[in-house]
Amino acid sequence: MWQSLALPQSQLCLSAVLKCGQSFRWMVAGAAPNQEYRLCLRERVVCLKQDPTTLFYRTILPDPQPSALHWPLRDAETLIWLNDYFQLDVDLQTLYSKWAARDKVFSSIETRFAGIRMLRQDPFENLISFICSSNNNIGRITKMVQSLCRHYSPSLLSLPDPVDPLIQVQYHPFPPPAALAAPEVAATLRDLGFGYRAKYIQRTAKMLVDAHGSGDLAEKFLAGLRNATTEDAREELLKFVGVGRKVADCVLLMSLDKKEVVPVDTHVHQIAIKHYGLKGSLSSKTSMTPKLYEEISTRLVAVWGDYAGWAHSVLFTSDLKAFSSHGVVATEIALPTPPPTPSPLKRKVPTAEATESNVVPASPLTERAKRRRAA
DNA sequence: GCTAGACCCTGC
DNA sequence: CAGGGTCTAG
Repeated sequence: MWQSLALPQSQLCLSAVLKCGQSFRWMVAGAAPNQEYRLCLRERVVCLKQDPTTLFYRTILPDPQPSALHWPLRDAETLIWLNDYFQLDVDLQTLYSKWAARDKVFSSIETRFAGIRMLRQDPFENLISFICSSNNNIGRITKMVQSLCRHYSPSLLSLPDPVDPLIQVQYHPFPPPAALAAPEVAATLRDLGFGYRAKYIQRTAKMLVDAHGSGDLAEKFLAGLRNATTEDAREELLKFVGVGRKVADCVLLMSLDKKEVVPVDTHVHQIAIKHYGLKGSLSSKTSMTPKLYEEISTRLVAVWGDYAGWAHSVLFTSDLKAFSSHGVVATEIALPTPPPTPSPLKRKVPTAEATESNVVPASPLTERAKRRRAA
């Protein structure tokens, strides 16, 4: 049943990575120390748990169960998925060392927050989840995403709750774009408590379906952005509704392989002010202008290097309390390379118009869309 | 281009 | 009254 994979917690800490606001769909089962995590994929549920040296995984499939002979294959598929999802070919120890060498703030928390790595998520799920994240908290985002799955994706299978085996828990995959594109979805989501984000989700799903059909081409398109440059992929994401710079950057980092991207939210802003000498106030909220966003993001990339987005995730997950409780004083960081930022680099004007594969037809451009296209 | 307000809902 | 922002109007 359970398979094992040698993997120290310094390479992956499930409790820190799975419930810190990267993915909002992992179910936690069991008590604190040795708990189990479950995620429902399109055709299987993946279960995980770990001890200090080993990652344990098992696959659960809907009925009818495959014959005993097929289980090794199913587990092999799950292992392939694990390597991809957790990006296990990336050595986290090496990255931590590099960040620590470049950054005093980082070196002071290095050992206390090991095993925090970037997941490689499904782009559509990632996009919709982070449209939900605007002006919101992790608890509610989690409820919203689960509600979305419950209402718009049929249950794949059900399992007894490990805590109370008398209760059956349903496992739903994340719904595809076509399931969310119908106009009435907006009203339903609003009733479900999504607030003003309801229409963003429906409209974004509809844009994808209109442009790529109701098959899996829409998801293929999003996944295809992994091969685009960061700038081009960001430009595509910003065309969707409810997607601003921060949400776009989260998707770039968490599902489109743009490891250097540092999303800037209020929390990161506070970290930047407190520990990296960025301007702003710790008490009063200074508004996040596009210019300030760019400054913060660029600065942090200069500090952390090409895996800056991953480093950002470690600090974000660590939480500010960890810093203050250990007397790490805010200091100016000696930058390895003083951010030369030679005044706004001449942004290359998009010479080629949108290509066949990425153009979103119909739906007259809103003022905002025109603006964004022009930029 | 850049700055305010509004926006759904929940927890402190 | 702010929370992992974005949209729309001036």
